[in-house]
Amino acid sequence: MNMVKVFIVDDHYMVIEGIRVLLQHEPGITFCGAASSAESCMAFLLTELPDVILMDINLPGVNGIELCQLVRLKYPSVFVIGLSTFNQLSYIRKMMENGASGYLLKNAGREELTGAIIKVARGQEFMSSEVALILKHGNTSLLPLLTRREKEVLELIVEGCTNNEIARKLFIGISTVDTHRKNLLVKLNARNTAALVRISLDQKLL
Amino acid sequence: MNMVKVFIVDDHYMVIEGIRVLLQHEPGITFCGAASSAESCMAFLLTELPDVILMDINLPGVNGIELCQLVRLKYPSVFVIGLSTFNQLSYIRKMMENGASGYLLKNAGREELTGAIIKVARGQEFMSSEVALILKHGNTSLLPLLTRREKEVLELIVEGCTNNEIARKLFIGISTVDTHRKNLLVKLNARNTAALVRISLDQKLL
DNA sequence: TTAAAAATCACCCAATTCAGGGAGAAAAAA
DNA sequence: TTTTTTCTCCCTGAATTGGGTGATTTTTAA
Repeated sequence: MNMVKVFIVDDHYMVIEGIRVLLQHEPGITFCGAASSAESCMAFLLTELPDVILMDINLPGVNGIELCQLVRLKYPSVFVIGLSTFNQLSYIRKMMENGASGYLLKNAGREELTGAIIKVARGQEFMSSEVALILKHGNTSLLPLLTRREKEVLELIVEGCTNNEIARKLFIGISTVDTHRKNLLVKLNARNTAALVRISLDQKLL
Repeated sequence: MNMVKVFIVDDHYMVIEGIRVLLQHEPGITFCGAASSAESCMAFLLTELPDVILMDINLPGVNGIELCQLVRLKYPSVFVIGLSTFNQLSYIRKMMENGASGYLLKNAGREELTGAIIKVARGQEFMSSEVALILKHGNTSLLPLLTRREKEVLELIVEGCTNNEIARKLFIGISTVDTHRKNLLVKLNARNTAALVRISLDQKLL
């Protein structure tokens, strides 16, 4: 079997080094390069195509989700594994929806990392047990559970929409939006909109 | 000269590995261990005291700022270097106020990392040029400049205070708070409180 | 299939915020 | 010292939010 060529996109030098070292002596896997921005990643892909890209979600400028989509559209043979921190599980779904084949937390160990790479290189999906569990039940369990609708409303509130605008965007009545809003305040234990926004951004539960 | 013993606290295995490797062949520096939580860090310190701790600000449970304070109070001989991502500059000040001797971004390279460790181990302070610049001028310069008072008001708004509460806390009139609030909306180009909070958190300009 | 949860909408009322204006005193910069 | 900026305060009125209560329908889970 051929060697799996792995490329890393992460804006943290230390993380790149960490991964590179973890993969160093792994049979069947070669490290073929790294980039710290979406631009340099795309530039690299013009010269060489890896089998798997380990891609951080938080990149300066273009975020990982858009980059993932872009890469998958242009180079369907390149598989992407999302990388992120524990408290950003919210983005996992979006990453998967945009063509990622797997998702790893940055605290993953060597076995999990190599296992994920090998599996994804074969065209399969990989999901760490931790992530899979949370994806199933939708949240970090410590955080109050928000319903689908409540999340949508919250998202629009955070974007600065008034109840009126939210109602129009979601095709529901203003009073309904108001009810969701009140439930959000209770569930997130917020005193007002400001606190609501701060809490939801802090916890990244969008 | 003695070897500088370095300990790492970070909840991301990959970061720990990355740092460990960067320090591996560095003369004068030895890696003496790592922890992924505040608890296990404190437990380690009972058995052995490093010279320098590289400490991530984002830890599960107890955050790095509190841990830093705790460590410095109990073990004044141990110096702490804060670690974080670029978009969390807001916490740098707090970290330094709580006894950290330096601050590094996670995308720091080998030279910067070792330089910081050596300098801090001697009892000096270290600040990467990037961080120092931004600390000086308080913001990322792209952002509209807020006055001292406006920042105070904004901070309280983000914490969920009403104008009334803010007025009492700052010993000024409600109308004054209101004026500041309006100016904040204009300066940050926000439509309402929600947008104001999101923008200020996004840009970390507290 | 039945029970529980979520989504929908309505009403009232108080509190707060938003938008517009003006205006004087204090502090900082020129 | 003069000018500019910041900080202070007030007014009016519209819009939005916050708190409480209650009810119907739809969806989901047991």
